[in-house]
Amino acid sequence: MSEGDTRPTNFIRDIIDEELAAGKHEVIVTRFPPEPNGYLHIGHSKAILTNYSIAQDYNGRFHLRMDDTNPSKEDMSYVEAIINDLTWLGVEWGESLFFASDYYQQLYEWALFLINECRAYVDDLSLEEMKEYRGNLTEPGKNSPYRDRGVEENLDLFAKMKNGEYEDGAKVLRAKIDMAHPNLNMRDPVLYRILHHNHYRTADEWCIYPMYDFAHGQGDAIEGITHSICSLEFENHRPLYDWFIENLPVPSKPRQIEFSRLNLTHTVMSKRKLLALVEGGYVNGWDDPRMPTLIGYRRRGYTPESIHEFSKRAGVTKQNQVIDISLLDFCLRQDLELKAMRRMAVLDPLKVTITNFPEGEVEWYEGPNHPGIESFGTRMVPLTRELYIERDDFMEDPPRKYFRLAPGREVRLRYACYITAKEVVKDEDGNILEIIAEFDPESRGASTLDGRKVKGTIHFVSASENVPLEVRMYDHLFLNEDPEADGDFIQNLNPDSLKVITAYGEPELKGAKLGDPIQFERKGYFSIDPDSSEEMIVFNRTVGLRDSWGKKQRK
RNA sequence: AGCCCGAUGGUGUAAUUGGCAACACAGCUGGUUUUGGUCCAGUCAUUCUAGGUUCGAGUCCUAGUCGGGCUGCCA
Repeated sequence: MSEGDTRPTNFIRDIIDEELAAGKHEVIVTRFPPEPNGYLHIGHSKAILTNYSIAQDYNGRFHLRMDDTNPSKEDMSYVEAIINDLTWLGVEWGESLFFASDYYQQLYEWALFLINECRAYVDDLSLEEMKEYRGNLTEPGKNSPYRDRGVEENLDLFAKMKNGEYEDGAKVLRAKIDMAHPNLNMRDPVLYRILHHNHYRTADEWCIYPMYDFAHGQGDAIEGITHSICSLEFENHRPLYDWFIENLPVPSKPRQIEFSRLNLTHTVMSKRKLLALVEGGYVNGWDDPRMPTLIGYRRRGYTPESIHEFSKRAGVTKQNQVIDISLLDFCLRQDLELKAMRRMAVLDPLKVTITNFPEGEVEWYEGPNHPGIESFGTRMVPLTRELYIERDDFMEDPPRKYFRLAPGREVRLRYACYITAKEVVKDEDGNILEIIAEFDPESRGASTLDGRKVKGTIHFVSASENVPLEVRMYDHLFLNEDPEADGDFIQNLNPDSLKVITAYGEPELKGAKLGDPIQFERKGYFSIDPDSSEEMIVFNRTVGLRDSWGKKQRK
């Protein structure tokens, strides 16, 4: 990010500024608390980056904490995947990698504390009974018959829960708050449940596990988190978050602040829906370049910088935001424009023969690797008698303002020379097979002394001096801006979201490496896919170039 | 229906805290150009509604309307 970049201002930073002015904090500490049960997506990156950028800008600390309180869903492989994604994003947490499971003992002791304070009790109600007793949105709940057990009995029962004397679901530990509270989260929430399940870190050490609400805020307090920044759906949990902080002897008093999640047009974001895409075989796994997962974007050739910029531009508020995916495209192009080496590749080849060009000869022309950045250097591009141009760069009967090749018309072959179309070769069905052309020997180097204007410049690849490529062309996964506008998002899947084509690239492409951003001139930004092999280089289209001509044509 | 939250162009975010509604994306026009790219210029709003306070309201007050979240032993 450049030096001139201004720091974002938002309501959370305003709060921090006020608290800092009032001398409330010495350092600002934020955190990202994923549950290791799935892959991170672009929505998470907003949470990651707003937390991280605040820690950075205030010279504070950023913690990564695995919120692993549910052994039935979590797994070490997800921990590793999350760490990889954050590392790729360029986020650093130093020594501050924590696990909620590291706090199990402390949390257990705090549960005992609440029991001793008569603020927690063991409840024998079944799942169904608890639901009944809870009441609903409009009606208050009623007290469990087990609510008034004595401290000693509760201590004894809770110890037995911990010792594995009961089956899953037989009993829970609940906070004693208020069964008539208008906020359902305050109606004696469950603190601990019995789960005879091996935990990926603590193995069989525990058979009772704390609930999110009982673990999260206390974890924050243990780590000295000053601002526990999370998404809007936890808003109703804040009174409970605060209740624990007030009623437990915790070492610090973190503050939870909620902001709205990020949504993107033409995209689904929930873990459930993403999983349905993977399991239904609609995409080729979590790292499919069409997925909004970080692992998918990385494979597709997105840069971490573009995601930082996007996240910054999205902003932080409490309004429900649905951001136009074109903003992400913009951030990507803006970054790639400055980083990508320029190369030529023909994606939909049409053969051209230059009749006055000597057979079997190869002329090499020098072209800059970037039109505006000299330090990128140059590379040599071969011109031969037979070559390929893009099929839509020739029209037999061109409309107004078509600047490309047409019968009798002259265009510039980028970096090489001017050619004029002389003849069109067709098959019996009228399909164009080949263009017969002539070049102007005086135009070698792609300009002439007479200074005549050639409006069109097209790219080309030699028919003999080239490298074949497999190119995967991606489009929106969903047709509608809102994939669920007409109901089921699966019905809205774009059947053309992936098109695999065979293309020809200039020889220099043989040297391309995984991760190199490349622009196929006039076509878009591309990057090598890990599926590439000795036999075939595979490219993903990261994003197309802006295309004002194509846009005009489609109308 | 109860509780909580939100409402500024097509989209997202601003507005010195009561003083000419700004920036960006998208769209549209034009200019430059060996990428129909990049770059540059122009254009695009009765601040959800109705009342009120005030010299002056996006901002304050009142009443409504619309949208989102919450009834897991998930996070």
